[in-house]
Amino acid sequence: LKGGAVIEMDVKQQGNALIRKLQSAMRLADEDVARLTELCREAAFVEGGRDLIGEGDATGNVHLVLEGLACRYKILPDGKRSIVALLVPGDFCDLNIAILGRMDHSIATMERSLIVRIPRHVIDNLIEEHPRLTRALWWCSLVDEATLREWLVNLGRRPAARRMAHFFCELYKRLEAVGRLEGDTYHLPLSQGQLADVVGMSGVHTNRTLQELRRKGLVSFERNTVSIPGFVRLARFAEFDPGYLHLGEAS
Amino acid sequence: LKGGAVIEMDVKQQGNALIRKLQSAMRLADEDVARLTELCREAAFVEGGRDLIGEGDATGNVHLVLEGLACRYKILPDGKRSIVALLVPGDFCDLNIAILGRMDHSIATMERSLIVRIPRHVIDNLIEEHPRLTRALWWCSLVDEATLREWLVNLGRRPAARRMAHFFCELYKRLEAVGRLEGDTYHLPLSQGQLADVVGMSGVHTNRTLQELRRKGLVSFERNTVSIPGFVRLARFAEFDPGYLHLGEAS
DNA sequence: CGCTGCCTTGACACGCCTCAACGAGCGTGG
DNA sequence: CCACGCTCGTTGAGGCGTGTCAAGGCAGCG
Repeated sequence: LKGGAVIEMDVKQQGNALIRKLQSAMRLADEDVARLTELCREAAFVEGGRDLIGEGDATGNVHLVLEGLACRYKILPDGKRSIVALLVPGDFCDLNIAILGRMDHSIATMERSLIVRIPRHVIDNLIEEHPRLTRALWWCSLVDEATLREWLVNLGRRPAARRMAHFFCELYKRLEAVGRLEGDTYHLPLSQGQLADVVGMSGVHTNRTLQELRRKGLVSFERNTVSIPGFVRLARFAEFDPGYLHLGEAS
Repeated sequence: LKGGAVIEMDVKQQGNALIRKLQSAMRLADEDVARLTELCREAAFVEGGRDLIGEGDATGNVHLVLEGLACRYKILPDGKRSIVALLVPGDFCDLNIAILGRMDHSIATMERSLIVRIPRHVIDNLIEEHPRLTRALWWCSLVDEATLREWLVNLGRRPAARRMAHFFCELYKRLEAVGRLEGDTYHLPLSQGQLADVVGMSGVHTNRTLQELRRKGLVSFERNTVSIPGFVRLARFAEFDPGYLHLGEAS
């Protein structure tokens, strides 16, 4: 009774996440919006903590997050884990696989998420027939790339507190762009250990850094909720410049 | 007398770098090869240490390295610099700008380099009319993205010596793919300070790490030349797995 | 009720950074 | 031709930022 209707609602709201992100940066023709909506029709829920696709896989499906949270990650020989991207609603998981043919990393859900599975041939057809949409998808992967560059700078050249603050700022802006902010707060279903793998520090030091940021009144992260009392202040502390996200500008 | 002929030779050899890279991963139709060769016709030398394009620029030209070396970099407010990518022959500098519209980082040459400048409208036209080539260019930017992910893991989870060794391995494989290796040696026009900005360490520690790697007989870097007496041994030490470069496989 | 994650705290070690000084190579100008 | 100044590589000393190890508390859950 309830399940079906809720899913329908979410899907509807969802077509939004991707389209909304794209529209914040470019104008989309009505028929393109329709085509994107059509793409998102077959969505399904996936439990948290499941692998959507693993390193080495070569199956042809492309995944898109409509609701929830997922991450890209790699595991090192010594068992250390590195989370190299967070995927929020509107983000493609693996456009890679449609073009590169094989995954060089894995993707897992962090919580129960609504995921679209797009057959590879649909993407192939899209590239063949719809240059405007191809461009839009390419835009998505270039924004991902820009985000990676910023993470690299973050990891290489910023001290722990600033690095973590920068991460919270980025997520704030990305969630804002797809309407997933709740006031000055957002939902982030990560343990401290997982957060550690995102910002490249040990679990212990992640804990201490979080305390430091809370003590300074910049940001708090408790019970899977991030609270940012003053975004501008946090952004200044983090030296955060949202330009690399390419949101809210004309193409 | 000599200059012109040399340039001609290089350009010819050059069309190679991009095409060779692509062909290592996919089959190209003859007409696509011809089109790519045509793209590379107007190449020019640029001195070392020059910015090809700066952060915030929105001019429409896309650059391609045919010969030489360039890098992507960002400067932080406190003056620290982070080099987020090295561009070897066959690499595009800023496909970004054709799709995203604005640069979120800068690009500079590291030595005298042969650079192709492709007007934006040529790229636009290509996306509109030639899906196979569009796919090839997209492939390039996805490989760049995969490389960034690996750099992120490198920076976040590997100790200094292994990190640097991993970097030398990557460059070895990339240069091999475009035929720029000289035996077990390759040319790398970087100062230790610039190398430090690549691997995210201080100049002093870069120096000490280089000494350690040399002492162990794994790799040496002197007078702009990297020598790798045994690649397999170095790769094992670095935990290097070239899969993420997506060279030498079928698409 | 006892398990099992997860968060938290303390103590300690070490990797890496910073500051500082010196030497080698090299182009420049006297 | 040599003196100078520059950049770059090298080395030493000292400090601090983070990692590691270990133990205890708390909540959720079977």
